[in-house]
Amino acid sequence: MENAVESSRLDKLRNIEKLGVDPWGQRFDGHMSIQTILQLPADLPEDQRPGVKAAGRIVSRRIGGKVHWLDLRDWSGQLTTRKTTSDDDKHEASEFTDWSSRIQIMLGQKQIGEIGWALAQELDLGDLVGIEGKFGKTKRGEPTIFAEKLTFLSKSLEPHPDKWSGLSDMEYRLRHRYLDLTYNPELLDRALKRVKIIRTIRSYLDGQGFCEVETPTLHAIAGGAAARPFKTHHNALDIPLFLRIALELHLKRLLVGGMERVYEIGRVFRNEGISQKHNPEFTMLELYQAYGNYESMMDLTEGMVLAAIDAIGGGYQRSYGTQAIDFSPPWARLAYGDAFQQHVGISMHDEAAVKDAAQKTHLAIAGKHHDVLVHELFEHKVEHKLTGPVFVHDYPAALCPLTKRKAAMPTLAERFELYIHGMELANAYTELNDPIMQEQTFSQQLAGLPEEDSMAKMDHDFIRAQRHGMPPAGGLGVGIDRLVMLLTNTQTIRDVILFPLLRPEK
RNA sequence: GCGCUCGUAGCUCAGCUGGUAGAGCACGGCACUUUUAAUGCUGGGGUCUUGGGUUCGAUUCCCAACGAGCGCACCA
Repeated sequence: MENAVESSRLDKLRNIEKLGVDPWGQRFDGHMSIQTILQLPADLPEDQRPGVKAAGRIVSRRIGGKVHWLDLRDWSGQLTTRKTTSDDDKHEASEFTDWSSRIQIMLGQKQIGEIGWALAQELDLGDLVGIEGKFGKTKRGEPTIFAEKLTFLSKSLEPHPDKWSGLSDMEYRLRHRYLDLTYNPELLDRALKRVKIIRTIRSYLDGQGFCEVETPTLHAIAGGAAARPFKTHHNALDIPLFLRIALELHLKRLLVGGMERVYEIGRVFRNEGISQKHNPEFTMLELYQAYGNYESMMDLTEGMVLAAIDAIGGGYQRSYGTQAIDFSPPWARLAYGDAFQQHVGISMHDEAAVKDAAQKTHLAIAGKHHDVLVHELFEHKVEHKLTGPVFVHDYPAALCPLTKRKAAMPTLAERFELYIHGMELANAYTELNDPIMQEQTFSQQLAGLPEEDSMAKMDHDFIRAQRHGMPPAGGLGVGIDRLVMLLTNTQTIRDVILFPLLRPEK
């Protein structure tokens, strides 16, 4: 399907070829970043102007008879902080770093040469070009490269978005992420902050003596979490396989193997709904520390997140949407039972009262385990009030088949979740390392739950590993995407994942 | 999975209780060597997401499908 814009661009492509010029460009060495050029002295007399060489995308164009003005963009910015000009009233404007730089180019018929001038006639918005010339200011005071040579680096055959309105249609943005990155600078800023956050987590953990490992993505049994897996098939072995839903069970095998501090940052896959907080594939950090427990994990989590905040800047007082979140340490620690008592008004151990409250909240109660009801109430009445950051610890034991029980109170498990802005950001246990008990919890399905929805999936291979002696350990899981959302004030997971899942077109 | 809303030019958007569509930018032509949302004149560009229905007539009303956004549910 060709429209007028596209056919005109194809014509121009042919014209460039006729001039003997490669419209797709070649290696282009020795150019300077636009940011560097903009810092050169611009007020020198004409005969002393420094020679410069730049490369980038044409994002704006103003054409006179014998002079063309271009705006050239590259990604060398990061010196300027801007405010979003969001038309969305729900969220406050937030600051972001503009990683792009723009510089004006003057192409004059006399100065650019015959072929250069012919090429200039074939330029379109979106083309990539290299410019060599002198840097100075125009009469109006605009920093400008006065071009002496124009090098074609790549033709754009598709029209680019409106230079003033840019891109706003969400679907269009997601299906043309490359344009979104070019024309919505906040997105690029988030993507680069994400890189920084992950890099910081790695160096923080490495500094604590952890080592990063890679474990299989294809699992025979998708365990370690309660989620439906994606199913696939291996042809040569003719066996069904699942994409992993967690990293847990392989990392714990490494504990048995004597790797005392391990972590993995990797993709996991859950065949469930899509929402602003859920993408079918997302990035998890899991780590295990031999001879630690869930309290060691609290300290570690706090230190790691604070290091990430230090890396991207902006301080410990941060905003998320219209809400303020104070990350200043130490973060609150709140027992699950206390949080429950406080917001539901009854004891989580009072079975009759829990049943009663569940009924009043219109929860289906038939055949459900007491702990399941407790947690459903927790999710309805407590979770959204946990602005945090707060470590909620000591969970109902039946919900935690991979967790060690509290010695003094075996109905509770040594587990915490870190809540920030009502979101579960991290989940940690004192790991269950008793293989006999592990076998029991794997085989005890909670009433009313299909096995595929259960965290308790029997995995004999894992139990056999544990039977060889797994050290007592603390373990932690962190949803990296949600962490990036919180730290970059992003309301939807689709804006911290560069290519979130979409239904294919047509 | 359920509910609400949306789908009009390459992009951003108008389009009144139903009479087969407009603007800005982008694109083509003419003029201009100091413009910067350049300007002036001018031209081309649309299966109004798709398929049915109601109607003399549907972009508009109804039904369905497809795609998307938001909310709810699921995610023990």
